[in-house]
Amino acid sequence: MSTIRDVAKAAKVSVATVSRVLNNSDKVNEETKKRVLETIRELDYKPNEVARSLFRKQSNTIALIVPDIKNPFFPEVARAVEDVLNEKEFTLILCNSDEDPQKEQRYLDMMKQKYVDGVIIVTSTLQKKEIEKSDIPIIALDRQLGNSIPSVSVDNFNGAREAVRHLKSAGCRKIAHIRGPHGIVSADDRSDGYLHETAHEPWYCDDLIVSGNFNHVETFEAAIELMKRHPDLDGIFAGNDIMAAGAIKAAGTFGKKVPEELAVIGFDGIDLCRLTNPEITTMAQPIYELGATAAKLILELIEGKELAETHVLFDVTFSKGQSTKNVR
Amino acid sequence: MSTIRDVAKAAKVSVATVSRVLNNSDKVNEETKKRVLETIRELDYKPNEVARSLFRKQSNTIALIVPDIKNPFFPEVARAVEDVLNEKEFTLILCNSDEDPQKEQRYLDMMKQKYVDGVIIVTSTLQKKEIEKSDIPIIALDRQLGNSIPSVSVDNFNGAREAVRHLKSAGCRKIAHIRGPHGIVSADDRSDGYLHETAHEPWYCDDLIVSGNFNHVETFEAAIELMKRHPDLDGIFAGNDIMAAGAIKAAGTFGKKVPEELAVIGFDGIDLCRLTNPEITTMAQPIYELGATAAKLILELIEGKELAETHVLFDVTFSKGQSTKNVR
DNA sequence: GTGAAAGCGCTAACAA
DNA sequence: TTGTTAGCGCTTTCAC
Repeated sequence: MSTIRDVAKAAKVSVATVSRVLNNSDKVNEETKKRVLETIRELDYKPNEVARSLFRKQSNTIALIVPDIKNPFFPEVARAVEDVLNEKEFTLILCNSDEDPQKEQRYLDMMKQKYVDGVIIVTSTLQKKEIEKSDIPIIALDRQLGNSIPSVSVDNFNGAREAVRHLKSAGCRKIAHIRGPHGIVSADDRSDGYLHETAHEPWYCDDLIVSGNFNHVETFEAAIELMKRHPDLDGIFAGNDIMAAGAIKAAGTFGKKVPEELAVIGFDGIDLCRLTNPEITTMAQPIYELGATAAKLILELIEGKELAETHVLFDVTFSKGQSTKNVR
Repeated sequence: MSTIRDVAKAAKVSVATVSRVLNNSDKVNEETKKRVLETIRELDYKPNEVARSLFRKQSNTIALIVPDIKNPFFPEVARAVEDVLNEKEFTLILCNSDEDPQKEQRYLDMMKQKYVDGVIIVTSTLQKKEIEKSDIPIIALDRQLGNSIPSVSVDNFNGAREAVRHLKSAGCRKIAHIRGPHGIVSADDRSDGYLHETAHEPWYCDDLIVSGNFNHVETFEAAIELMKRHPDLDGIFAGNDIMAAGAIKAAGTFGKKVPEELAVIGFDGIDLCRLTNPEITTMAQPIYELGATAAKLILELIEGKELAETHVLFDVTFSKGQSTKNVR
């Protein structure tokens, strides 16, 4: 690969001049500029981005740290982020943290060493302090992270409330909740939303909330247990779509018809919802938009702009499938 | 952030010495080494990876170029790759090509400019020539790419044959194929496998092969059409699991029971298969292993090793769900 | 408008 | 064993 020196030599100018046309500085004669451009093409010269990074102390790269890219929510986020970055000639580094604070911290350190310009992180575990001292632009995605760190997330609490209200208006008289892991803010908020709509109901009791841990295997067990304990159960609000799918399968196994005998509603709006039979009714997040917005914000932060809005909160929207009955 | 100079000054040694302990060269006194290590800790010094990259002409980074990370097959691949890289302190750059040769070429160029050490690519469109001239270690994943480029893939042809044979032995008497896009090697190979097992059958005719384009919407339409045209159809081999899910939904809509009246088998073995009702019978690829193997190979290539095997071919394994009947 | 030269932070000769 | 220095490829003062 040819360097800026080669171009300079071939074009009979100094490297400074080549650099100037590269960064299209105005102070360069049209004639020489043309000549330089010409030799650049001839030599198929591409500037060395690493050398540039070293000088500029930035790399046109941002990192996306997610718990696990296998969770179907995140690929769509990653896609959105990458699309936005790609337009600006930025590159995306992907990291899986497994919700492990140590891994998160390690990644954060690595990114700083590589002059990564900013990071978008999905975390509940990392301490705000750690992040704040890491002097690199950060956006919290999907889950807020204290007040000082800009975030992009959805209104989980009200989304959950709407889910429960839908079940009620579709005729459910006893509604359970299969929740995600404790300590994950979004799971906690959805659980709180459920409680807000049910705690005062005469039929409500604590063991209507069970843990499905955001996966379908544990959910299956939990749902079976739930149906055994509460033969009159006719509605389930699952904390995400994967768990909704698990609950629907459990209903099938247990012998309850969905949605006639048991209505199930999920949360997230991942593609899965339209692939199952029955399709899953869910509270859909604008997943792509979440990722795209986070990417735009981080780019603004990198450019040194003030954010117009430091905590962007999207609404979730009701998305009807066949796992709940129609509202009369 | 402190630099190697700061450490040198504070430890009262030269930068060379600091560099030596950093790269644990042996030629350094135990005493001074201890002292340097000490000040490194005190200053919380982390070497600047960009400067290192500039010198070494490598970045401890590899790129994974996939058509679209939203396709559920790829997150698992990406996870595997990242796991392997992470162990070696390598970083993963993720790129979405949309099967567009121009984007692929652009990414390849960008990666070279960033001293990315190697790339793992999933492509059918990129010309071998383009890749060969790009003097950067490359592994073709999921689809072979001529003989000169090392690859990691599965035996699609025989996997497809096995899928069809399973349908036959489960009692199917007329089997259709919903295929992936033409020009994508894996889709073509699976289609060939289907043909190999069916073309000689008395019931075979060309319009038993329809295109589902690897997505469930087109598949749904195609499957409905198929069932209309062939009322006696009792088996479908779908080119991937998404399409299998689409076919199963179509069967439900059309009023055919799965698997009693129509058996459906997919290909890939993504998580989706265990989330649907009925669960999808499929020919499962060792997805994680594919990614992990590709990552290991690219690392070997980067280290300058000869590959023991340039074309790694995994078998797919039959994974029983409920979308096909049991074999008597 | 153009060039010479310093320097981004690091590594690796080459000396001492 | 340790230090001095050139240089990785680029950008940007500062002169001219």
